[in-house]
This record gives sequence, C-alpha cells and structure tokens, in this order.
Amino acid sequence: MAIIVDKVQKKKDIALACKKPILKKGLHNLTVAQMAQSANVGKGTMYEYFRSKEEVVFELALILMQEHSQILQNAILTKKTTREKIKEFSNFFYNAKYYELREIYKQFVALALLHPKDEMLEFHAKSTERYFKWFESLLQEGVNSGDLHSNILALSEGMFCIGDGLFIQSSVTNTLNNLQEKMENYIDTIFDIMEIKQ
Amino acid sequence: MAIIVDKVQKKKDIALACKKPILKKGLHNLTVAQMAQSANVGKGTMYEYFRSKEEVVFELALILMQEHSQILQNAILTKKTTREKIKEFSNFFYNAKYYELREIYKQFVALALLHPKDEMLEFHAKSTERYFKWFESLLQEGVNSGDLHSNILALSEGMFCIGDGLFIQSSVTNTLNNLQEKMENYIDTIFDIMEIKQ
DNA sequence: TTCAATTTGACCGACTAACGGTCAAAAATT
DNA sequence: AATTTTTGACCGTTAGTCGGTCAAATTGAA
Repeated sequence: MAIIVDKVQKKKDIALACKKPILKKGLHNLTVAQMAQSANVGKGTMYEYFRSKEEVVFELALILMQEHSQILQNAILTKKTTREKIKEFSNFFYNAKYYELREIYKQFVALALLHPKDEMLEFHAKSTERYFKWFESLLQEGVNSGDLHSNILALSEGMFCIGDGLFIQSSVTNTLNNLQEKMENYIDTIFDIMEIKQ
Repeated sequence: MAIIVDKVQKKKDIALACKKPILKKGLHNLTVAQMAQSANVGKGTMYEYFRSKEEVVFELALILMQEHSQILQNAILTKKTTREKIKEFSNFFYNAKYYELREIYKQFVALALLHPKDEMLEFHAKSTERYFKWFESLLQEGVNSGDLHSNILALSEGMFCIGDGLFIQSSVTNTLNNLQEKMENYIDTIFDIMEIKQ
C-alpha cells in the first residue's frame, strides 16, 4: 500500500488556499492554473479534488457556512430576546466579520442560478433548510414563551428570505451601504407589531 | 454615405432572436456563433451591437421588463384593493405568463452578481428603483385612503424584496413549485394585520 | 440628368490568445 | 516492486478582434 492522503482535508486546504484570490479577483477572472498555484499544486491535482472550477466555490461556501453556523450559535446564546436573536441571525448580511462569507455566498448563488441542475446544489438545499428550521424555531420559542403573537409564524419564511432579497437586490444595484439599517428597521417594525405588551 | 440602420432597433431584434436558444440552453451552454446564427447575422456583427456575450441577456431583460411593466400597469388598474394590487405585483414571481421573463431575470441576476462593477448594471438599478417607487406608492395610496395602518410603509422595502428572496432561494434549492402559496400567504398575513377594519 | 468615382457604414468570418479540462508519464511513498 | 498521487504538456473549444468586402449613398463633371 502507498500513502493514503486525507482527501477530504486536502480538498478543504486547497479550497481555503484559493479563498484570497477568489475574493480579490472573482472566480471568472481567475484561471484554474492560478488557483492551482495559490494552493501549491499542479493544475491536474485540482481536478483530482474538484470536478470543476466552480466546485471550489461550492466547497468554500460549505466550509465558511459551517464556521459561521458555529459562531452564530454561540452569539445567539448570549441574546435574551427573540428580537435580538433574529437580529443576530440577520447579521450574516451586513456584519463586517462575515464579509468574506458573504462574497463567497454571492458567487455561490450566481453559480447556482446559472447551473440549475447541478448536483452540488443539494448540499445547499439542505444547508438552507437547516438554517430555516433554526430561524423558525427561534420564532416558535418566542411564541411559546408568550412574548410573541403566534401569527408571526406565518411570516417566518418571508422574514427568513428577506435577507437574501435585500442582499441580492443591493448587490446587483450597488446599494449595499445601508443594508443594516433596512434589515433592522424591518425586523423592528415586525416585532413592534408582534410583541405582546405586558 | 452608406446605408444607416436603426442600431437601437436592430440590437433589440438580435436580442429577441436569441431569446429562445437562451431559454432553452442557458447562456453558458450557448456560443456566440450559435447566437449569431439564431439572429441570422455574422459573429462579428454580434460585437457591433453588444460589447460581450453577457450583454445580450442584459438587453433581453430590459426589453422583457419594459413589456412586463406595461402589462402590470393595466392589470393593476382592474384591481380594487391594495392587497389585490400588491398580489398582482408579485405575480412576476410565479404567474405562468411571466415565465420567460423570470428565466431571463434569473440569468441576469446571476451575471450581475458575477460582474459587480459592470456599467450595464446601472440600467437595472434605475429599473428596480422605478418598480420600488411604484410598489411603495401603492401602499401609500392604501394608507391615504384609510384602508391600511401607516406603519405598513416601514415594511415596504422588505415586502418588495421578499419576492426576490423567495424566488432566488427557491431557484437555488429547486423548490419553485409552491412559490405562489408562500408569497400569497405572506401578503395575506401582513394585510390581515395592517388592514383597518370597518 | 446621367453615371462613374468616391466615400462610408454595415457586415463578416478567419484568426488568435486563452482557457477548462484530460491523460500518460513521473514522482513519491510504503 | 507496487500502488497511489501528482503533474504539466497537450487538446479542443470559445470569446473576442481585425482586416477586408460590399452595397448604398453622395458627389460632381460632362
């Protein structure tokens, strides 16, 4: 037997090594040869670990989202009210510390829209599903504890997707600057209506 | 002097001639040569009218959105309540008659996300701005006429973007089927809360 | 008025540079 | 020696360019 490399880990390593150039130039201004160089491997090796150029972005999105998910979990623990928890959730779209993830996410969404039948999308479907269940459970808790009117649950899917909507609209029209204000304004308005006053 | 063609019109004609193959195969599975053939022009001519392959999609989006805007205007005239008007607005995301526009819009958004600094995006910023002002004015009318609580206006940007959010999420995760239900459910919930009862 | 010379814009497709992806051979490891 | 891993030269394809062709329009001399 010859050496067995940890293929899963090496795939992650290569993807992470490509993060900086992808953020700097964008995937479509980057050649596979350049990515390979960034990762200190030959071009052929890239195809040992990724089926296509695009899959590097999918892998990166996966890694960064798992990381984000951990950070978010801890952050939410420190928050008392449902309103604050939901705001923490929507931090994804404007907090400076998630900048890199957002940029990768943007490229991921673009690639996903262009390659609708790609099997790599399945992970994202599951990943989104998990985030949404989580989001919904936060609202449900608020309802259960008597802080929120139960009809907020009918808005959960809308509230969950609004971040994507604002984020993508803002990205496409180059008006990303006041995204935080818009998001928080929206959340506050909903909660002002839905919170049960003592 | 030689023959003078209407460059603006011919650009539209070429773009429209490419609509079918773009819808069928998607831009990235289509070569410029194939597009040129669809439009019955030489490949070089394509570059007389478009700066890049991508610009054909931008032009198509522009054309179809102007068309949609007309249809929508008439449709809204036939609706009595603000709720119905807003639903008509969000038809964009699920009504069968806008299928082609949606597909082109999806490709447009993807390209816009990948080419963030593209000057061609400016038209879209303006186009979106106009749609949003329109959307907002519908809500404002509802408030003015005493049908809606005025705090619905704080939700207008969120309500406007939710379509994009749901649409793109659904596209990426291949769950486009029940988009109408989700959208209408969201709109109904908001209006049930915000409508002033007699 | 006629018509040939001239000018001009529209059109084109052969060509080029560059890229994504492949594969046979080499290197590395045990 | 056997087997896995790595590699970069190679290949086919494609976006975009560029020099040239052509037909219509203009000019102006007869």
